[in-house]
Order: sequence, then C-alpha cells, then structure tokens
Amino acid sequence: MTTRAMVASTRSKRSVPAAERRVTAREVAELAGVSVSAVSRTFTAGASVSPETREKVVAATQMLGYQPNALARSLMTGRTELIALISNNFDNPLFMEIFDLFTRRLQHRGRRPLLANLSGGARTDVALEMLLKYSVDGVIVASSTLPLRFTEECAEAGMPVVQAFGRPGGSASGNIVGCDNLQGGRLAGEMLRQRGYRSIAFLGGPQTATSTEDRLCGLRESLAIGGLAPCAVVFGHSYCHEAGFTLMKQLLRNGGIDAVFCGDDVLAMGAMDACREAGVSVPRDIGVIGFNNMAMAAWPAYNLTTIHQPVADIIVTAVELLLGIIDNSEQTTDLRLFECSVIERGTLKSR
Amino acid sequence: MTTRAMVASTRSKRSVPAAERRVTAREVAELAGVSVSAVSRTFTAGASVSPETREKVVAATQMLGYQPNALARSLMTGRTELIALISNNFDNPLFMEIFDLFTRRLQHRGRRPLLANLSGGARTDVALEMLLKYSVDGVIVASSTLPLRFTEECAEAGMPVVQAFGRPGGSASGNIVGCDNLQGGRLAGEMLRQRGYRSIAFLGGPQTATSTEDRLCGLRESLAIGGLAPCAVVFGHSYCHEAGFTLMKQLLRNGGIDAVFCGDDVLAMGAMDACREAGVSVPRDIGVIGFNNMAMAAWPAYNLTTIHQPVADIIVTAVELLLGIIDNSEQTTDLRLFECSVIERGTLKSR
DNA sequence: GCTGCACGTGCAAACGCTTGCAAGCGTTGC
DNA sequence: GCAACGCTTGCAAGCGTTTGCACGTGCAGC
Repeated sequence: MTTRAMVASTRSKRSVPAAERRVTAREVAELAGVSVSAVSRTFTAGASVSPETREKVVAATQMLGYQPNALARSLMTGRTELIALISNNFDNPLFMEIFDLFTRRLQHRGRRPLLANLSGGARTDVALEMLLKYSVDGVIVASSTLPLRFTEECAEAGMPVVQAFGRPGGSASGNIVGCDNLQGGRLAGEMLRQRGYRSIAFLGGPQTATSTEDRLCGLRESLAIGGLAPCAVVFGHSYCHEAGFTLMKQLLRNGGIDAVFCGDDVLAMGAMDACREAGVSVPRDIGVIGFNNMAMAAWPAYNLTTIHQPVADIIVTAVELLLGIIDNSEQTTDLRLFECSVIERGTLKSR
Repeated sequence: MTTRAMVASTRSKRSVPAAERRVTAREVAELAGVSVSAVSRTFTAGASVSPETREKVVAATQMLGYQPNALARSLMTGRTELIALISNNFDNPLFMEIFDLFTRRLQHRGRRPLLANLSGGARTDVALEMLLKYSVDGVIVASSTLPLRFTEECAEAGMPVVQAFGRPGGSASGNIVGCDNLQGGRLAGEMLRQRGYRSIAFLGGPQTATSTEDRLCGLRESLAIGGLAPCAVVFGHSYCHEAGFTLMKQLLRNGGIDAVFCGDDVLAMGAMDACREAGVSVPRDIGVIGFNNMAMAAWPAYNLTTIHQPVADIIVTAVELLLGIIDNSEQTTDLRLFECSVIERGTLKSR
C-alpha cells in the first residue's frame, strides 16, 4: 500500500452514559400514568384507545423521545418490515439506477432494505442463512445472472421472494418480473434488418444468464424472418465494459461483420471503444445497438441506439407483488413481463 | 404508461403450512434432550458447554435446520450486528464501487448493511427515526454532499457514526475518513501548471459539498504558487454528467480558458462531451483533469487524466474504525485522510 | 331499576433468546 | 475422608414489545 494516511485522533471514555439506554414503553407509561398496553395501543393502528389516553401517551413520548423498538415488536408480530435486496451486479451502472429505485420504493412503503452482495464468489448459503437469521419478510433478487437456484432456495425456506430482471425459468416456479427479453431481442433484430445490415454479430453477457440467452433467441427469430442468422455469437464473463471491449476486438479481428447487437449497453460501450481504438467508425463502418437504455447510453460520447426496458415499472411492480404476497400470505407464481421499446440514437446508419 | 405488461398468474392458498413456523431453540433442546440454555450456549462463543452436549445440540440443529433468531438475541445482547449505510449519491457511478466494497467488507466482518437512501429530498429525520427503531449498532455515512448535521444527529442520538468521503468539518466533531481533497486539488493544480496551462477553470459539484470546496481550495493554493488563479469557477447541482455538460457549455461560450479541473470524473465526462459537441478537441484545444479515478475514467472514450482517491483503503478504514468504536464503546473523534495521486491518461497536453 | 352492550383499560402471558445464579458432580489436595 | 474447587447444567428472570382476556364503567332500552 503506497498511500500514506494522515491520522489525527482524540479519544475519551464516554463519561456520561448519555442516551445510553434507549427509552422504553415502560418509562413512557409511567410518565403518562398509564399501562404499557396503553402506550403500545397508541402506536398500533386500529387499537382501542381513548383520545385522552392517547394524548397523555403522545405527550410523554415527545417528552422522552421514545421510539418503539421495532425488533422487540417483530418478536410478537412476526413481521420485521425488513426486505432483503440481493444482487451480484456491482460493475454495471444500470444497477445504480436500480438500487436507487428499489430503496426509494421500499422506503416509501415503510420497509427497510437489507442488502446482500453476492458478487465475487460470495457464498449463497451464507447469505440465505443470514436472511433467515434476520427473519426478513421477503426477498427481492435483482439480477438476471444469479442462479435461479438461489431464488428457489429462498422459497423453499418459506420466504416470499420475487426475482426482478429475471425471466420465465424452466422450472416455471417463482415470481418473476422483468422485461420481455425475447421481444427486445426481436426488436433489435428488426431494427438491424430494416437498416440494411446483413452480417450481424451478437455480443452477449454471461452465457448462463437467462437475459442474454433470451435476447439472442429473439435476435435469431427476427433475423430468420429475413432469411438471416447471426454471423457470430460471443459471450462475456459478465456485463462489463472490459468484456465488450475484448470481445469486440476479437470480432473485428475475425472481420466480416457490419453490425453488432450487444446484450447490454455497457457491453456496447466497450464494443464502441474497441472500434474507436481500431479506427473503425460507428455507425459508418459498423452499426451498434445496445440493451437497457441506461443513463450513460445517452451521453454524447456514445449516443447509443438501444433497447429500452422499463426499469421503473419493473421495480414498482416487483415491490408491490412482493408486498402483496406477504400480506395475503399466499404462494403465488406470477410472471409479469414488460414490453421493450427502441430508443433511436446515433449508432445505426440511417439506411 | 405506454408499456403493456404481459401477465400470467397462478395462485394457490398455501396448503401445507410448510416451514411456516421457524424452528426455535426450544424444539432443538427437546430433540437433543437438553435445556434451551444449553443450545444457546452452544451458539455463543466462549460459553461453557461440554463436548457431548454440544454434539447433541449440533446434531439436533442439523436435523431440524435450526437458525438462531438474530432479532430475539439482540433483545438480550443489545447488539443487532446491523450497520446503517447511508447515501444520497445514486447518480454517480463511483458509488457502485463504493457500495460494492462497503457491503462486502461489512459482510466479511459479520455485519449486515441496512440501506437508507437520502437522495431526492428524502427526509433525514425519518431516516434517523428508522435507524433508532431498528437499533443499528452503528452508522456509516457514505457521501460528501450529505449535510454534516445528519452525522451529528446520529451521534447525538447515541449511535456510533463515521462519515466516509467527508472532510474535517468546521465543528471538528465526528469520525471522518476520506481522502485529502485539499492535497488532491493541489495535485491537479500542479499538474495543470506543469503542463503549461494558464487559464484554468474549476468545474465543481454542489457548492455546499465539502469535497468540492476543498478541491477548489487546493487548486487555488497550487495555482497561487505560479502567480495564477482560476479564471472561472462554476458549481453543479450534483455530481452528475448533465451538470458537467451544461456548465462546460457555459464555460465554452464565455471562452478564454485553456483547461478545466473538474471536481469529479463524471463531471469531467460531461464536460468532455460538451467539448465534443462544440467541436472543441481535448486535449488539443482544452485540457481536462478529473477527480476520483472511477472505472469509467479509463474507458477509451474518455481516457481521462484524473486524481485518484484510494476508495478501497478509505472503506476498509471506515468500517474498521466504526467497529472499533462499537466494540470499545468509547466516543472517539478520529480523522483519517488518505493521500491522492495523479493518474495520467490522455486529456492533458504532454507539454 | 335491572339487563345488555360497547368501549377502554390493565394484567399477564407470550415472542425466542441470553445470562446470573445456584446446584450437581467429579477431582484434587491435604 | 473431607473441604475446596472447577466445570456443566438447568432454572428462571428478563429483554421490549403485542395481545387475549376479563374487568370495570357509563349509557341506552325496556
């Protein structure tokens, strides 16, 4: 480690045990001259409390700065209002938007997101264990590259779970909300055919990712209509810039392509950067179309034509679906797919 | 909403209340033929349990798939192992790296990150309340744009708190770990002077952000040595691409600058995109230097010369500092600043 | 004036765990 | 052989809540 750290420090044993012990319902009750039941009821909607009692309790609460202990409450109610948010996708800027929207939505619905990071070979069984230990009310898996198995394990352990940005898995089990990757892939294919491209390569994310698989499949279907087929198909180890860059260099070396459909915008940006470095002009020499329409795709450096998936809709739907399952405590198997649309920018020739 | 959603659904009232009730210590105790105390002690390090008892308990545990309830435990121990992770910076890709590192580090130390998103006018008092309700063991504030007041309020409420990516505030209270923005600003200034730039603009983030303030100050100091001063100083509403883009267009309109120091890489990218659009060449016509060295800065589309701050070191230090405070339960006032360094790429002329 | 009823309230028993305390028991030292 | 000791263990209290239940109380209806 070459960095030097400046360090300044002042320590002092906490002299006054100020705010040491959180104030409890009992203390509030005493001050208000009522029972603990009364203060509890004051804070549970729909409980039977007279206006006078409530007023006394509220006054005492303000005076002492009381906050009901959510954990103790959860012991009785069986609800923690904790929702696990699981992902393994921390090198894709789209997930910044996704986290933002998820956390805001959960907060908005009075729930707290407990994060589990499954990237970089973190053990899923350890994560599962911790979800159980903390008795989360439900689980949201936000990733298309996480093994479906994990989602199933959550369900088996009795936790309501919805997978966002997943796809109708083979097992057909579980709740999934995402975009119609197949349709999105078709859209990309149509677009490329319309613009007169003939030698089209597919540059995808992890081959095991259902999203990549479906997008490729959609492309194939759509090209087949015009009697075409992808002239090259390559997969990256992850949805990251470096993968797009490396794979595109490889495609350029092999030659013979006039357009590439990338399974993700960040892959597309990597691909464009490879073109840039190789002196290949986009869209003059080669057409590029991405997927996701992340914020960066609109940046002038890339100005990327791409397939939009309605991230915000997906997230709201995922949260509402999960909360619905929790409230009704019924096991559902829902599949909600949103349609994709084309965002035209500057990386395809005008025809 | 123009998107249509395909919906498929299968519902079924959960017939078997399988895994309905989590298995408790009592059940394990019964199966193992011991008391609940014994099973509790089996799972608390350093407790006195004979090998035979432990073995019986472990066997029963495996058999039933028992998971100690962390929340119930916390009621007695006063520890939740929950750490609040607070941020309001969800439009800056650097924070993807930051979240990744924080969550991994916390997991590695056996803690769970409880996320609070304070972006977009979320109310800080509501957030504070929820931290108290859930009795988190400590708080990490990961932002340089969050009001120092929030950090102070956490401390006042008796929660150990460290601010990451903050700076030595005027109040001199609180635990802060970050980089030496002043020194980083100086570095940028030196770099620009060395390369022969004379008319240097500063393009910062929010004027109230301590990071922006300090970086500008460092720049000023450094330029002063060469008898220079920034020829223009502008601030964005946030550390985002759009702000960099807009502000740079403005700077270009006003004219008379030959280099710009951006308070953040994403601002720099916005600025470069503005140049691109205006037909101004970087670095031929104008030099650009950024701050942070986020992953994207290395992408060929930008190939941005920038000031590196050792994000990983900062995060590890922040976590260890916080856990230290929690364990020793002593109120400290630590300040740990890491040195910045220059990452040379292609956005400054070679001289 | 008595019964019936609705409403508020407090008591006490949970929830699933930890932990102080004392009892049990086998060892060791004299 | 007895006291002292150390190690295990179970009992029971307690952590901060919620909630079923029973017990008032006040009021309307006859």
